[in-house]
Amino acid sequence: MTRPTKHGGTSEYTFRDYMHNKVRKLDEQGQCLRHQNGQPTNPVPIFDNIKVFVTGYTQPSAYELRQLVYAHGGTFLHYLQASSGLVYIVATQLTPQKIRDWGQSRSYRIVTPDWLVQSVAKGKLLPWTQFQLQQLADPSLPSLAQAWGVTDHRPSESATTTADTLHLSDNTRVPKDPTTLTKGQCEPDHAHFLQRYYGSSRLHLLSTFKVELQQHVSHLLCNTHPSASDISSLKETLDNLGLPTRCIMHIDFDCFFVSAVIRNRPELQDKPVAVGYGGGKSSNQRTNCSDIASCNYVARKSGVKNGMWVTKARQLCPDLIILPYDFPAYKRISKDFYTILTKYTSTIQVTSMDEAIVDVTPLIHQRLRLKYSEEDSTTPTYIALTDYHSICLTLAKEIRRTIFETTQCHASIGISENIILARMATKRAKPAGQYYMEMNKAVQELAALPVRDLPGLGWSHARRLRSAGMLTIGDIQQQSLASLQKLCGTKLGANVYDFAHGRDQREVRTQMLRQSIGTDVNWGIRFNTHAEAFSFLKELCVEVEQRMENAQVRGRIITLKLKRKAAGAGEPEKHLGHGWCDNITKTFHLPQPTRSSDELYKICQRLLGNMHIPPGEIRGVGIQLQKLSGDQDTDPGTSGMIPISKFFGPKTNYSGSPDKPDQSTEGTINQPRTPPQQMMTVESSDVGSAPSSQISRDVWRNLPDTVKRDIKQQFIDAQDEAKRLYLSTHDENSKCTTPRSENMLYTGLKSPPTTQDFWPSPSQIDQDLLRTLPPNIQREISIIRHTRGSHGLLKPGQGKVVPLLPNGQSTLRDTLAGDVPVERTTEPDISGAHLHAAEEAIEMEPLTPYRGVIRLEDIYTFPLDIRNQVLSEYFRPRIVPDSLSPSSSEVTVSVPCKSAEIVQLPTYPSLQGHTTLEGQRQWLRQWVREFPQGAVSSDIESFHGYLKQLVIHKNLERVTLLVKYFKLQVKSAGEQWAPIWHEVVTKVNHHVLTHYQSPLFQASFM
DNA sequence: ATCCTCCCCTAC
DNA sequence: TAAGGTAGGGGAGGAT
Ligand SMILES: Nc1ccn([C@H]2C[C@H](O)[C@@H](COP(=O)(O)OP(=O)(O)OP(=O)(O)O)O2)c(=O)n1
Ligand SMILES: [Mg+2]
Repeated sequence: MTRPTKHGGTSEYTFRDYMHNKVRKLDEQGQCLRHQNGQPTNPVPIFDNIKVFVTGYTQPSAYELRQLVYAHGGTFLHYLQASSGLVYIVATQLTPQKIRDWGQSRSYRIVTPDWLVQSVAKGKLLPWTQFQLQQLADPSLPSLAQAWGVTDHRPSESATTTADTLHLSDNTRVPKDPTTLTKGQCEPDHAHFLQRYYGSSRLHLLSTFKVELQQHVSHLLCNTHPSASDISSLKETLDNLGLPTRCIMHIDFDCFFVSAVIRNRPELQDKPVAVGYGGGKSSNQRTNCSDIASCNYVARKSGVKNGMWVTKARQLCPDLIILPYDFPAYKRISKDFYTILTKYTSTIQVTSMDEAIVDVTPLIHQRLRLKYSEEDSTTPTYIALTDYHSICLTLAKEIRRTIFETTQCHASIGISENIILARMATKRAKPAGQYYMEMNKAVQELAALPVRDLPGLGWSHARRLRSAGMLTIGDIQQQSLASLQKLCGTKLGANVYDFAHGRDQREVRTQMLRQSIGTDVNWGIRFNTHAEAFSFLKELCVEVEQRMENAQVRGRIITLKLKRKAAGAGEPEKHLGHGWCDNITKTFHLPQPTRSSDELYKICQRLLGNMHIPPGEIRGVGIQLQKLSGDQDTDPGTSGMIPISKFFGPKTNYSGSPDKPDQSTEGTINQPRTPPQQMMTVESSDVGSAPSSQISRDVWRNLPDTVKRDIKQQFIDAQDEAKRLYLSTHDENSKCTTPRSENMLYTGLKSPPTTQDFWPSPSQIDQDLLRTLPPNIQREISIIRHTRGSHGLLKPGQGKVVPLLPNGQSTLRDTLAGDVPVERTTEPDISGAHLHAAEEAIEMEPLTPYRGVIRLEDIYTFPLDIRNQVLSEYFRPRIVPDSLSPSSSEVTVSVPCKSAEIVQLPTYPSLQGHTTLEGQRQWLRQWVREFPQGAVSSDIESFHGYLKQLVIHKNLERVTLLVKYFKLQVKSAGEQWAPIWHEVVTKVNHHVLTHYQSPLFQASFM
């Protein structure tokens, strides 16, 4: 029933795009290989004109295959590029996403490595069809021949009759008796559903392809030299003349999905056209609630809008022609689009498939210089505004022309000196035009536009503004900052205030590091049984595992998100839609970063089980992982085990207070808080070596009670719970056994059954409480809360107009408390219910006797502050007996204890012995203060080295905090510190860039 | 004050 | 038929 694990130890080896710097070397080697191997056996090489791309784990390895290909005259691609022509993709296993992406394209033929091996063995090129990857021959998938034989790329063309939806009314597929419905029986259906669903979802395409575009761009830009733009910068001249110092362009295809589809159909150009499903013959003409993804400008004249339901669009525009999607075309056009942009600038913000923001300042400056400096190369002192504008507009026309010539689709370009004005200008530029919006005309030009035209103001905020009498941007311009902040919140309010006046300081953001990864399905979810729900959940876990594998990350916090049919909600208007729902989420903190679908499933299974939702009421399921860390984190070479008993070890001579380690030692004669420089020698040897350490019972004893309690709690919550989950699910035999592993040591901690286990979060309890109420009261409460507009479920046009209350983000708790005149007195009741619900949960899932185990990595599961406090006790230099070498970096506390309890601790990176944020900040402050004339390079190196460690461990959070704090200190320090600051940040950015293909800090920050 | 957690909101 | 995904911003309110 469980499919074989696809990600065994060997599969860690994959070719990653980000290894591109190695790739060039490989290519050079490839050239050599060709020569070394001499003549191929045939006069005409076997793989002549054959392009091969190897992906994933293969046998023989990608390296060996490359040799084979080169030796026989083929081309070995290190990357898949849209323009490569026919490419043979060699793989033994493909992710569903890749099957979706590649399986539909005629440019790709997906084969097993055997094709290469056998061809060489036979001395001739064997028919590739005999080596077609079996995964693709799966009957649920479009056969390759089918996919390639069809001229129309419509995803619907490849539809089969099974697994359309999870609407399992078809009895032939699902046994009626729930007890006989094993996971194995419904799993394939769900896998196919997911596959098909994502393959057909435009929003999925939009979301996932963005990542690929970012990679595409950064890959293209990696090979370009950093532009020598600074040399030709005219910033000063322009500044003096009061001209804009930046040139930002917002480039956006006109009705993208439509343009791409009708580009070769001139007869449709002046007809109202939309793209979406629902254009089919058998589609319900009455209530067709399928979305219009995009409509052209002819259709818009009738009032049709993107995202509108087909029914409504047809009402507005009876002649509307609805064409199907062409996903492959969108992808190709999009990639070409971004490729073009990289020819003009390297400052590109990927907004979406059809939209980008670029900073073309350097190019504009270069052209200005060309125009204004006659023969000599002196910097001009005067530039006319009209010239400046015309140069910008000319460039925009140029870019637009290139885009059109390449893609046969029109894009429009808005230009200005900042992002918001460029965006607003685009609206004016459309369709098929360009427009420069000047700052000093912005207020006037924006005034008449509806508030919704400001980015960031969606339906919900527009409604609030409307109720405050604001309909247009002009209305917003009349408002004070404070009043806007009251309506929209501090940040958005401030933004809206500035944007309405055309002010915007934001930089064009190049690729940013991903903070979370997840999958949602909120369509087609109709479960009959729990088994179906769990089976589907398992599929989602597999999906999310594969996405994490692709991204080479693991996550530490897992969130299960469900949509549950709201009390009183009927079958939604939209076919198989989620309709009016309550959202329910549960999160779980994993003991260590993971991506294993099995582990994820064990958690999700339990989380879902504890929600106690009738399967028939589930309308949507999603899983996301947060606190991501790169794969480097789980380097087995550095990990060791800490027995938890260390906390209860024998007494030590250490007597400092661990609570506030840095303060506690301050002022004492032997205090370790030596000035930064003196710490260096000790510290530098610390990094990279593993100091042995023993930990005393006293350390534990001296921890403040609150910390002790929290640590215990943490163990109970995270370890005990997690391990129990791992071991007990679906396996009665393992339920009461204590896990043993070479890597694990007993904690010695009895796990007192506590009500902390399975305590749902307060917001969940509210849900649970609600469910216990009589249906009519449920309905009332639901109506109350939904009329508050708090869940974003009441969509425009779908619901009734409702009164607005100041805080639209009210939760049920707020609603209950706020609506009842007795104000907050309802709260204790809820708390009571809370307890009650918790007890119920425990009753349902009785605790089993369990002895916790902990791996070293688990220390990272402590709350940040506790973790740091505990670890700082390990590694902070402290007063040690004379017998111990003071010059040694080893932090050793003499502790007599059983040998089994002595463990080798890994190197834990520290900043001059400091592991707490507070300690490190203090060190930084002292460092900067004590050396007003600048720092010694060794100290800089120390700081930098530590930051580098953090980057490797992907603790970018700490990096950011430290760098920000450092910036603060540097600001108030002497001039000498500026270059130091710059050096550090530049280096850190470089590390982050090489590790994660994106910088951490924007240029403006530095 | 400053965090963390649990949501809602927004964009395409 | 239909395919309402996904990641980041940020606010409220509790913990520290
Ligand atoms: N609710 C929506 C909005 C957009 N899209 C898709 C289809 C659009 O073609 C594409 C780009 O979105 P835009 O907002 O740029 O809209 P268009 O490109 O269609 O029109 P225009 O940019 O000319 O206003 O995203 C979608 O599927 N569903
Ligand atoms: Mg567009």
